[in-house]
Amino acid sequence: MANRNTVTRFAPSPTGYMHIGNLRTALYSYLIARHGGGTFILRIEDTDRERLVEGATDVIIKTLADVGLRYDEGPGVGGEHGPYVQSERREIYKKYAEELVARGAAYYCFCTKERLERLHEEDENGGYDRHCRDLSPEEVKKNLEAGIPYVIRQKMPTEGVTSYVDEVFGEISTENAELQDQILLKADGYPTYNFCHVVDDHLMGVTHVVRGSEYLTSTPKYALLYDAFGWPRPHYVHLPLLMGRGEDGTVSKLSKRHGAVSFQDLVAAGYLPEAILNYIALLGWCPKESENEFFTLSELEALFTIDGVSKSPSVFDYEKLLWFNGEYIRRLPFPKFCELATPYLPADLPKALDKDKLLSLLAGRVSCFSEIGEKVAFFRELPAYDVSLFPNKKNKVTPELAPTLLAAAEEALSAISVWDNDTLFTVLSSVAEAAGVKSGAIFWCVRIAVSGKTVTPGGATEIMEVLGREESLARLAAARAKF
RNA sequence: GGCCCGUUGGUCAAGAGGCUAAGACAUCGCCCUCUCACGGCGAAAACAUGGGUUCGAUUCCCGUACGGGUCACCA
Repeated sequence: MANRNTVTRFAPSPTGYMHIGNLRTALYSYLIARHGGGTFILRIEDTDRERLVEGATDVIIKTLADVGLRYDEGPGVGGEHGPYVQSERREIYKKYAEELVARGAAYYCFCTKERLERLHEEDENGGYDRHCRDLSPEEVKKNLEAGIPYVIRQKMPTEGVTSYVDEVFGEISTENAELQDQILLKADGYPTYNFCHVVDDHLMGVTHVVRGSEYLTSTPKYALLYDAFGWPRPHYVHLPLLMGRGEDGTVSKLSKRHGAVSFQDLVAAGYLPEAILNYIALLGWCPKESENEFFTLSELEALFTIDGVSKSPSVFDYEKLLWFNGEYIRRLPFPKFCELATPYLPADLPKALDKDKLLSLLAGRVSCFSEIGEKVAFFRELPAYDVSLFPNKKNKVTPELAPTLLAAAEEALSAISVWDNDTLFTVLSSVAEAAGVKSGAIFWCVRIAVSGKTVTPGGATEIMEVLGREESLARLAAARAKF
């Protein structure tokens, strides 16, 4: 049973997809909780009403389920600190915002958006001029009664320094003069992230706030909020960002222009959830024993500690993900491989074709399921190819030798009726012997003849076995006719 | 631009004052092999820079450069 000594949360806003950087944050947050036998909470931060996306929460829940990140409290599973969707907690935020005003740590602001825009035009780096900070209680009361729209702003100290200790980055200090009187409660009555996450984290008993390092510099403002309420500050765990490399070689926050960056895009592209999870676990964290790179979720739960988290951002490397994926695919039990690979086979493969044998050739040669279509295309239809493919130095095949070998192979193969790999191998080997060439020479020519390619999933005889007698012989004859 | 953070091979990274500076991906070579892949062996490849501190700095401190983040009624 989960304890509450360590309580973490994953608090995404429902955008409609799960960014891989977000997924890693969820993973680390989960691992920190689980490592201590603690509680992991899912909370949906949907306070931006203009960016609401239908069904987005389901995507988040499904993704977490797909990778095995089970949460103890949250939408769908409940808990004692709910509701876990911020839009359902509006009265709570309003109450606490007003309490902050009463405590003198926040104030009503009646400035219009037009005024703020004008301010920004006059001085781009100026920020809000605190126009309403010192309104008299009478003025506030009058405006409120007149129904003038308002926001509630946090009253920042104007001098001194605020600092906190981050578990990854160490002490972070900020001059209070740098801090803006940020908005806590918007005019539409919804709170801003800056406010509600603090209220929720406190109310939900979150002990470790785990999030991306883009929050590193705004955290002093949040710490001040805890102080104003008289609440104990949580531990902060900021994570290094995940970067992508652009075509021009520059790196920046991983985004769509870097390729598939959402979990579901990656899965759709043929990556296994376990491989994705394993790979991203290692982006920004390294176990004490750093030789092994393969970890299951439960192994990670046992191993993960915050001091293994790195400070510097890491570049997402699709090559290495592909390698991990290949490793995971190769470790799949064959039936499982078939189940996952079959949807990627072209729908219009010849009926006679032995799909099981084809899949057995593919298993072990596939790093990503999306490669399958291209790899097996020649089974469906022989691609156009040129006789210049035949000459090959390593196998000692000359332009003159090729047609001779093809003719010999065709003759020998049309004489047999048993059509399995062993028989084909034996027959072709003896053809090679009779012709006085190394066996590689004949296999090389036959492979090209039946596939139109020099690189195929499986050897020449394996391909022919799958292709079947009739089609194989037809392709052999066609090849011979090219000369 | 102000503020904050970071900087070990192309990439992920170990290292936590004294090491021939791990390992993995990618690259290249050799072997295995009916091609490719897998597997095995091997090669090339790094402590951004200038000052300190120290008997000794990749490791500690300061500056510089470069990179990133952040400055919303978005989260």
